[in-house]
Amino acid sequence: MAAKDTLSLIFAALADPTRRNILTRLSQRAATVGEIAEPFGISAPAISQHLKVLERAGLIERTANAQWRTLKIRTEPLDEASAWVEKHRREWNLRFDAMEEHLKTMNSEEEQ
Amino acid sequence: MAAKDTLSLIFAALADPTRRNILTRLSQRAATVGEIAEPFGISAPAISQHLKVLERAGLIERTANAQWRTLKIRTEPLDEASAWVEKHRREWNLRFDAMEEHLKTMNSEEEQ
DNA sequence: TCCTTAATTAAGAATATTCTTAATTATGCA
DNA sequence: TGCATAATTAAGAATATTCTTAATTAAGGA
Repeated sequence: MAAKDTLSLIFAALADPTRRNILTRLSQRAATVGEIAEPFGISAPAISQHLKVLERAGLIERTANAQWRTLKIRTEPLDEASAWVEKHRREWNLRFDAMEEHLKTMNSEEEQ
Repeated sequence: MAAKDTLSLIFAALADPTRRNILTRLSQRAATVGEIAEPFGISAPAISQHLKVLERAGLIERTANAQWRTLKIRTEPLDEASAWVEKHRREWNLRFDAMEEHLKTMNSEEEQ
């Protein structure tokens, strides 16, 4: 498997509803794997694999307490994802505004 | 293939560096498929397939002019992705602040 | 020590993704 | 009409993702 860049890992991690659901719940409180797994109709290993994807993207942190793992969300990757999206949104809107302006100018020149 | 929700389609579309590169360039100016394909070392069909993924996520719009297709970025899905990310970032930060506050309180109670 | 609980790792199946080359569609122009 | 150009669709290969069940690791408690 070709090593993926961070942003790709982050967006790929966010591309699954189960993983987004996990993050939603972790954004409200830290939890153990068991607590996180509970509402899903899938096996424990499946959850464990989802957690691995989230961890690889830096979106969660696991800390071991006895046989329990406490899961905590991390916001840095969310910041990174947000920065990418905002940058492109902003740039496109700039272009778009410039274009609108241009069209307006053209129209008023036509009217003369 | 199970029909995917919009947010999953958007994040999945953003999870590929080639597709992000395409969006970056389209955020600067609209372009034809050929112009977009040019700098990549991959075949035209591969680009066409990436465009299909972007289109399915609503991230681009194709309009036909003769045998050319003009590609334009669309910002609604970026807004949607951004909203999700911001919401979770905000919620986690709230929790985090509350936790910090709680720890501070506990510490000062201990000190007494 | 033995059993239970929490979680992960291993192996394998089903499906999805991402690329390739070849064929096809659609348009413009000599 | 016939050829060149732009792009897509089709088919297939390689690889990645997402799940399953079975086995394993690790800790706590009777």
